Amino acid sequence: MTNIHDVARQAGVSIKTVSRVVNDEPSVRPSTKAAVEAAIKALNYVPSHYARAMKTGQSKTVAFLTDSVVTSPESIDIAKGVAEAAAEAELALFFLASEPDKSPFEGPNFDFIRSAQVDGLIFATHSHREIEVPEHLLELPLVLVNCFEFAGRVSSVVPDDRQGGYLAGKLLLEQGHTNAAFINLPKDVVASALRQQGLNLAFEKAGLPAPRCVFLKHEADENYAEDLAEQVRALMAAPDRPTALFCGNDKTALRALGTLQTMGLRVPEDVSLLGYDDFKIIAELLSPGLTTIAIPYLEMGREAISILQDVIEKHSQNQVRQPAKIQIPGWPVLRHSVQPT
Amino acid sequence: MTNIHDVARQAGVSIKTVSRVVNDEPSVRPSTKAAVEAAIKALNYVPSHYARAMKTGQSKTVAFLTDSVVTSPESIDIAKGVAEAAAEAELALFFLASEPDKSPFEGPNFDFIRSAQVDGLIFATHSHREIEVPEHLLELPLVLVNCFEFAGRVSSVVPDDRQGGYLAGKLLLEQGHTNAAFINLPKDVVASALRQQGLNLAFEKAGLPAPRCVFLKHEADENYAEDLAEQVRALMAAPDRPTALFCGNDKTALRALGTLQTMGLRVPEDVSLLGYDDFKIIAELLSPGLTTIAIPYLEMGREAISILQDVIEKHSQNQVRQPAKIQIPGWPVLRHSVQPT
DNA sequence: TTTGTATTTGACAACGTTGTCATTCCGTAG
DNA sequence: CTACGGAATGACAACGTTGTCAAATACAAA
Repeated sequence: MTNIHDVARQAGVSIKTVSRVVNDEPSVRPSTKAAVEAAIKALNYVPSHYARAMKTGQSKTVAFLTDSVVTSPESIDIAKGVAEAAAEAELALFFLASEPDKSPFEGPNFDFIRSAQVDGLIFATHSHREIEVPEHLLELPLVLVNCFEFAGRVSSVVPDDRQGGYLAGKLLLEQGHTNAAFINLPKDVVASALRQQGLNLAFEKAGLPAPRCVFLKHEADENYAEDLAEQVRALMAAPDRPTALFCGNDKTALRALGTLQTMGLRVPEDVSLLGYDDFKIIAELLSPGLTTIAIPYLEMGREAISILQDVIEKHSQNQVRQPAKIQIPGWPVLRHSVQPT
Repeated sequence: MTNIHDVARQAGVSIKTVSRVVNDEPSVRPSTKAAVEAAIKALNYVPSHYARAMKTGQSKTVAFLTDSVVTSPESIDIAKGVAEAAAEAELALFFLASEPDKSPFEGPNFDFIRSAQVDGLIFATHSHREIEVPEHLLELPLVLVNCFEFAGRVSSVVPDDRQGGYLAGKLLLEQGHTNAAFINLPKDVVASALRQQGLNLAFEKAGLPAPRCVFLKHEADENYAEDLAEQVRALMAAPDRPTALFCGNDKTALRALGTLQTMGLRVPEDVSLLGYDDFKIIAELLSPGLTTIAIPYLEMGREAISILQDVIEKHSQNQVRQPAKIQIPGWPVLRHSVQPT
């Protein structure tokens, strides 16, 4: 590898001048600047990341850490967004593996973070949930994605599930579904209550009573599928049968569709079906295509880098950026499973 | 951050001795070793990755690069496998974003790879296919995952689609399906011919003629869904109706199931259905659960790191590791969509 | 004791940068 | 033509480690 000395020799200047050109410092005569740039090009010189990091103490490096269980394939867009934004910000990105059944913040990972003098850390989960951040991490610039801590000591970027619920409500009402039902995620899931609030708000604003809402069992529960089918059947057998079903996620919607079909009910002719997640492989596969609310994973990832840069800057000035919980809005994806009454 | 000098002072030895202890070099008296280790612990010392990399020229770092389009959510297991294995091998892993519509090997990424003195590079695609590797990358230790180049200049780790096809054939025959049909991926997809070969081999070994095989259109094709339904209908309307359908992937199987249902045919009572991919979200969702052939993404990722370590070692000794195409076997995942005739 | 030898330890340079500060250069005013 | 001032450039140390080689120490044999 050619180094700064080679370039200096080739250009007939000192290494410091090369350094100045590389770092775009002012007060370099245009002619010498040109000469140096020519030498850089000729020798195909790239400055050493390591030497720089060592000298400046700034590694321009960020580490990305996820919990191990991937629930939705779309959630890898968080990583994509982070990677894209990091590249644009000229930050290198370390990808760390978290061992299953172990805190991702302990052990080798943390040693590495210190060893590599990582400027900041992004921790992402695959489901929107609350987590606990160990004390020793608070010293490092940290941004959480798709998760948060109640103590509010750390900035986090999460989907705006309340807004998502509201969008769902608005969408249903626009199509005339004043009598809808919400097949919600289990009660202890963070998104559950938020989406219900948003949904109810939309109905309230329209002067309507909140739609009825049932809660599913966890997917891990062995009676999950059976319970879901039962709930759908019960709702559709009720005297005031809803004209639309809003499901807690697209997977649920797909299962609900199956149950509806066995009942001889057609979507969207007999009942409209609205999902959540924009889990494309399911949503696009169904016929009719599933209308759903998208979770802005890519945008969350990008925003995380943006916030993290802020935190890092403040941190390097011995200040603290006021932690905040940033909610990124989703959007409706219109396919064909929701139709006017 | 505490450095080696702090530790040396605390332990009352020279920095070189600390270095020796840290690197587990022999000929350090047990008593001094203990003293140094105590100091390290007391000061919470972690050696600087950068200083080391700079001094030794070995960064102990690997970069991971993917094409941007994620086709199957399971394929992110490649990244998981790579990350896990890298961590076990004490290699740091850089995650690089590839800009869509651009060669992932050009521009900032490549400069970074050189700047960070990355020891090696892993490039993974989300679909099994052939790629072209630019000349300038051949100097760097490189391993391809889920893709390969015909020239054979680079080691690659790919799924063994031929073996997968064979497994499918064996599975079908074991259940008595001597009359099966293969709804294969489009002809120009790499996996297509391989799986067909494997399937035919299994039948040949049983002294049976090769199952009939039809080829789908590409998913991007606007007539894809229609064409698929048509093919399924044609197969099932033929005079010697097959007792089992083997589909090119689980997504196809799901669509085929839909068509079968509209024809009033039940799975597996009237016809068995076999998928490919073990795309869990689909395969587990269906009732009956979809029997399918799993693609060993996680294992491929792990193997890639193992090969890469080899390539790096040879490279550092100015040798070249004989490039090889390593095929990782998949396995059948038995659910309930294939039953005896 | 003395010597010889093997083991253990340390001083110092070097890796490739950037920061500090001194020096040189150039143009302009006196 | 000289003196001055600001702009441009360079010499050198330093970041935290490891490699090289020399020095010190320990231990056994004479």
